[in-house]
Amino acid sequence: MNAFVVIANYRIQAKNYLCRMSKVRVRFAPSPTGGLHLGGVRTALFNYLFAKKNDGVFVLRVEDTDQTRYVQGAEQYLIDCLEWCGISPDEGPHHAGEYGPYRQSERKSIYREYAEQLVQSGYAYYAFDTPEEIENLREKLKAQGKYNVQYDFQNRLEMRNSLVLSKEETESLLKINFPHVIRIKMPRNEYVHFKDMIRGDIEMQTDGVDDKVLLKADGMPTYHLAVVVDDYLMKITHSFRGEEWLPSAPVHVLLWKYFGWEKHMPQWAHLPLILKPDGNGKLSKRDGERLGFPVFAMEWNDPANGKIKGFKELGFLPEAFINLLALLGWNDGTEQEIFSLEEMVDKFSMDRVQAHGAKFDFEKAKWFNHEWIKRSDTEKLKPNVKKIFEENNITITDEEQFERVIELVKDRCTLLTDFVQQAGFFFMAPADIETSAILPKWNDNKNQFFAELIRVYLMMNSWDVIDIEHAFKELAAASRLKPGELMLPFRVFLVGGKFGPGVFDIASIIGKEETLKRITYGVTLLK
RNA sequence: GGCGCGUUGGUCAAGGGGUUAAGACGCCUCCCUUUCACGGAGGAAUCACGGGUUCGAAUCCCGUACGUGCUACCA
Repeated sequence: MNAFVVIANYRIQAKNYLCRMSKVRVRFAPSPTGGLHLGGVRTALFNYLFAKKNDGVFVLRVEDTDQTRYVQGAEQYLIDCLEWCGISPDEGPHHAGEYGPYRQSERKSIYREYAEQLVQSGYAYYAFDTPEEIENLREKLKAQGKYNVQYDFQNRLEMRNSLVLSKEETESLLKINFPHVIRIKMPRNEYVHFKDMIRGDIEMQTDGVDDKVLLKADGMPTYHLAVVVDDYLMKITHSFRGEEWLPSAPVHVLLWKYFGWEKHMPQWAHLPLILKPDGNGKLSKRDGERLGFPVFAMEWNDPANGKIKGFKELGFLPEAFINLLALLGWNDGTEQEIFSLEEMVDKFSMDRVQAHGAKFDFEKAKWFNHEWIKRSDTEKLKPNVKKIFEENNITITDEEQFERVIELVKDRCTLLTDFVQQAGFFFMAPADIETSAILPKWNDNKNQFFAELIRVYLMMNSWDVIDIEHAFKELAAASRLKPGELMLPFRVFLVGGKFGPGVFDIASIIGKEETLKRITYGVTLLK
């Protein structure tokens, strides 16, 4: 009996173990600045969707090795964005995980060790060239009319590196800590094949790629080394990144081979780029300002440009934001366009991701948000609207009235911020009355009508929409005036302009007292 | 310049040898609404070009053009 239990347990454990070994682990490794805008968030989203779809783990590894470009607070900002979008990582800051540390700066010694291993096995070498010497090389190549100005098989033997220096020379330079980098020795005239989940088989010749620096003079790894070492050590099974990485993919594939880790190489997918809506090129940070739409998920405090508003601040719902981002380059093959995160996880598949870039269209983006606002129930909208009201000094006194208002106006709001204009007047008399809209057709008869209307309303017992409307129209008929001509002034008195839901609905919600107050005030403005 | 990737209306796109080439955004017209929206009905607008293969090509192949990316001790 005991033996049976033991065996059973053992089997369960073995099964779990196998499951874990084959579990999908998708890694998101945003750059300190590049990972923060639309393209970066979409990459994160696709990574997340794929991981969740396959019941796997979404790993965030923070890229902070580029000291010159690293922006303070970028890491926290990114985590905040992911959280707002509802796609927080399972592993990585701040949810740690068992393959940490997840910050590259904290993994410095690891990279050095692996880079040196590559030198030992002859796949990489120390290069002691100074920046000036490299600049000279470029100048020389340019002067020769060569367009391919790169440090590669054609000229590496003319430079100062461990391939040409004697072992003793190299060692003595290393001993005095002479500034140096470790470069990969790209083979000449070889073809590298790999499979991309979106593009299929890709073949590239090694000659086109230079001897990439793997370890920088400051001891930090470049992306090329880090991505391979980290993915291996963190047991990553799928590596998705932007299309801009395709040309250097052979370096990474070769590195997996040189380390002897080929069996563990993740599957690659190079995601299409998000392009500028007007001209050419990929969407960049500056485009938002220039074209009048956000390129960040949330407000980003840019060291160079100051605070830049994001989709969140503009009044986007996170559900709409990830929805529009996902549909930019992916669809499920049906006509459905509105997806919740859960639905996307359910329907996502990498082979329905486009292979080409997509121009960002802000109009369509707003449409997504409009749809989400319309579909969201009041409970969901309440906290968001409340926050925006607070920012605009609009105080809500009656919770029930607030709910009624949201229900009444949500169809006409594209952005959450539209609630201010569409619903603010319910809680606060309009500051500006657009008298110019009614002044041209204003006359004594109308003036009298409203004076009479105040009297009639004052005497009413009920304050129902139907009664308000009925009384209004009855009085209009008695005064031989067309209701249509009177409703516009009435509207403007109540809300301040030519917008908003039905006038009688508004009157009913704001109450009798407030309605009369606004009419009275409005009439005085026209005298 | 070299190399990679791509190309269906203005934009996002479905479609993968035979379709009247879906749908959405935007635009226009009308209806509804005595505001503005929502909603409803309709409209204009597309297979980059040239060669093949085939009875037949948006679809497969080749070229060209165009776009885009890379060509850093940036990612």
